[in-house]
Amino acid sequence: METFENDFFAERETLFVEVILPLSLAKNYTYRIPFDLNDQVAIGKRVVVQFGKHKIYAALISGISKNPPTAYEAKYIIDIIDSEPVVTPMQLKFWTWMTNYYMCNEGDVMTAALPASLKLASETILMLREDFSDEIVLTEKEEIIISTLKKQEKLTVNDVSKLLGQKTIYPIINNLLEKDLILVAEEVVQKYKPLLKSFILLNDFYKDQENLKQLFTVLERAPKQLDALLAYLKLQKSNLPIAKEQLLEESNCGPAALKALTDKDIFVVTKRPVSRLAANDEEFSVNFKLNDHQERALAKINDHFKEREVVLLHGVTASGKTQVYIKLIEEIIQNTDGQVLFLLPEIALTTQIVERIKRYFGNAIGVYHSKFNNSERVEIWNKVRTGDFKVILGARSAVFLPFQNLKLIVVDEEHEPSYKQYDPAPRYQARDASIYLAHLHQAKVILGSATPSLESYYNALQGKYGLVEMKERFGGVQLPNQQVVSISEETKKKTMISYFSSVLIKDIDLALSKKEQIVLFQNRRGYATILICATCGYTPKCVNCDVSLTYHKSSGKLHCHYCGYQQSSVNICPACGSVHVEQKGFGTERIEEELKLLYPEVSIARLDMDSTRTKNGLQQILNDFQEKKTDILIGTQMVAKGLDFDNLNLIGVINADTLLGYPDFRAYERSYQLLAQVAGRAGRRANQGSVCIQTYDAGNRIIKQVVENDYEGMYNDEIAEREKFLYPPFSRMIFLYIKHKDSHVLDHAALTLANILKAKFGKRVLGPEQPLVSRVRNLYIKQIIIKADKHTAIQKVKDALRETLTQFNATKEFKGVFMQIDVDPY
DNA sequence: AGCACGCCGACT
DNA sequence: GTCGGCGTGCTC
Repeated sequence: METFENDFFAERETLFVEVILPLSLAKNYTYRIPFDLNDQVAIGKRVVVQFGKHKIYAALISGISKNPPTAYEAKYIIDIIDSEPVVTPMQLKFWTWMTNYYMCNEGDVMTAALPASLKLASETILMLREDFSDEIVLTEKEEIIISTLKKQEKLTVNDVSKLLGQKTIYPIINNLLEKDLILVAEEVVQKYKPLLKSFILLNDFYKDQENLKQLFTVLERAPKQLDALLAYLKLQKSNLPIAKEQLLEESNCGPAALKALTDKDIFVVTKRPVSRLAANDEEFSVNFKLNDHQERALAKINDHFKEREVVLLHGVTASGKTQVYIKLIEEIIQNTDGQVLFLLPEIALTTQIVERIKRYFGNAIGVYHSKFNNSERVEIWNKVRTGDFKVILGARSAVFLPFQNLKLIVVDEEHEPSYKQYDPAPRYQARDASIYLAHLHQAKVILGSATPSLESYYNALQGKYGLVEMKERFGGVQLPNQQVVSISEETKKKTMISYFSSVLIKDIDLALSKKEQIVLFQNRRGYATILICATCGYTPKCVNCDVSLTYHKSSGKLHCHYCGYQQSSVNICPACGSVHVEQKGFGTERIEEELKLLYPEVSIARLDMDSTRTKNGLQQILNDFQEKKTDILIGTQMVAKGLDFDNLNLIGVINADTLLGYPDFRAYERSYQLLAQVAGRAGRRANQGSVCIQTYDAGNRIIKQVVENDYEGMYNDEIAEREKFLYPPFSRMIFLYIKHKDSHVLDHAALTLANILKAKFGKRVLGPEQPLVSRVRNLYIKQIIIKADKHTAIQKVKDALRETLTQFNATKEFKGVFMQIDVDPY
């Protein structure tokens, strides 16, 4: 009796759900559940909701409550999309943490976390009412809409806009709605469609041998169909489902014969979803042996894991870190049913390391990065959720996958800046986020690098992380012979030829004569060629951004690297009319050109953002190099990552100064990491490689430390600087960007805000300052920095900051001011 | 993020 | 007077 009563009430109880919308909104919204959907409600499922007047979205249930909201009447949800939650409670916890830590909105995190196909598209569809009356007088525009609807049944709001050639159409549509002529059908389109393949099955009737025999006689006069049947029977022996293409291939018949058989109900065609992910049949595991150093490192890591959650593996280039990772992963897979997340910088995912790891773990491995299309991503998402995938190789966004039983996270090249997302929000650091993620799952983290970030190394020395060092190079690979060439000296002696010192030229000649390959490194394409008037010093600038335009020879145009603005090049100075407009600076493109003049017979390629924009551009360039079609490869930072070529023995750094001179407190750390990494690419196998670093500042301590392979020296110098000036890891930083299209309004707003913040947080607030690029896409930008020492309770600062910003943005004067927060900007 | 509302200048 | 431009506020 009591049970009955409970059930009775449970059924009648009104439920309210809090949902996250895939929009950048400050708060979540509450909707009401119709009774008949009560028993389907669950956290982590998606619901269709109307938000605002016309838009509908797939929102995610983040909370269920029995209390109606007091301040407003909650709308009903339209429908529940999922039968099973697509997001796990653990993921929601992770989202909440990220929202708080990186000071963004939950909707931002949702947008970043879900593959696009799990976020639904909404198209408002207009249809003719069945009972509409012809007698009503219509305006011309209304008539157009109605007559079109008579012809094609459905129109979206967008279609109407195109049809009438105007944007403001809601009043017209509203009129038609009021006149009861049309109705609005909100149709949610599920974008993800599983890939369906046709499979052929013989009708059960012919399982009987007698019937089958008869069939043969029936088909005697249709040789093609008979052929198809024979092919089917042959394929059937493998006991695998038989795909349509397979059958067509096996037999000599065409689709017509198949169709005839299907029409006669002899064959049954079924459509089944198949995996879009390329099948990997090589399910073998290579049993390699670790060498003594690796064995010891592995034991030490496991030892540390007994007490600590995070271990930093500092292993010099070619020390064989990858094999150690593989053994660690193997242990997890064999001894538990847990999952492993292997994070790599985006660029490294297209290269050899993925192949290597795939080879060991076969089908249980998933690869997740931004170049995949949505359908593939949803598929990986689902296979992680069901636990089919045990190992995930992924770029930073892979931290959002719905892990079931995560046991280990490997962050390879943990110092890589590409683990940080800059734009849009959430501006998260995947390495740091993965440490929290591991904490949620009670999993372990291994951070690996040849040149750890100062933060991680500091944490390790402080005992927060375990530290394991591998100082021996694998298989006796020798360190490259590194030499530093002073550009200033060679300029004095007049031995520089264009950008190349006599030393570098000699090395290139030698390498070419030995048929060895060469990589030339020029750090940033941002230092590419700009135009400058030799008479008055005028330089063409972007009309939207505060940057000089760079000249691209391939297009013959001037480009802005920030907003993509292009204009034709100038021959005559617009400022003074002089014809002496010259090209200055040296980007990768310019170096390629100069080098071609010096070596007209040599094949030269370029690897940078411009040459790899197309989908397979990068892979193509790398393949050509691998196959020795290219002798010299010129590249930006990209060449430093993931390249591992046997025949590469000379690496030239065209100019190290642009790296060292970068105005950022991390410039030296970054320079060291980059140069060390570049150097590590030379001569990885039997040969000793050589590295030639050209610089104006040959005495620079970082250059010296790179050449001497002195990471500890670099660390000690840098950490002292950081401590002295209270930079991370001795402080936490929050960057605040303030943007407005009017520079005066911005100046005033930035100053006012800085003063408010200074009153609250004192000298922890710096600025407002002009950032490196002070105008992008027509918005002027100012920067305020909050630098909190270790004793400051950072969460309190964040809470207070959020409140201050909300208040500030609410004041009438500063309503149109945009603000962005970047926590731990790196 | 959209999208409506409302306020302004430029036209039939 | 209406059309369409853009600034501002709201969405459970």
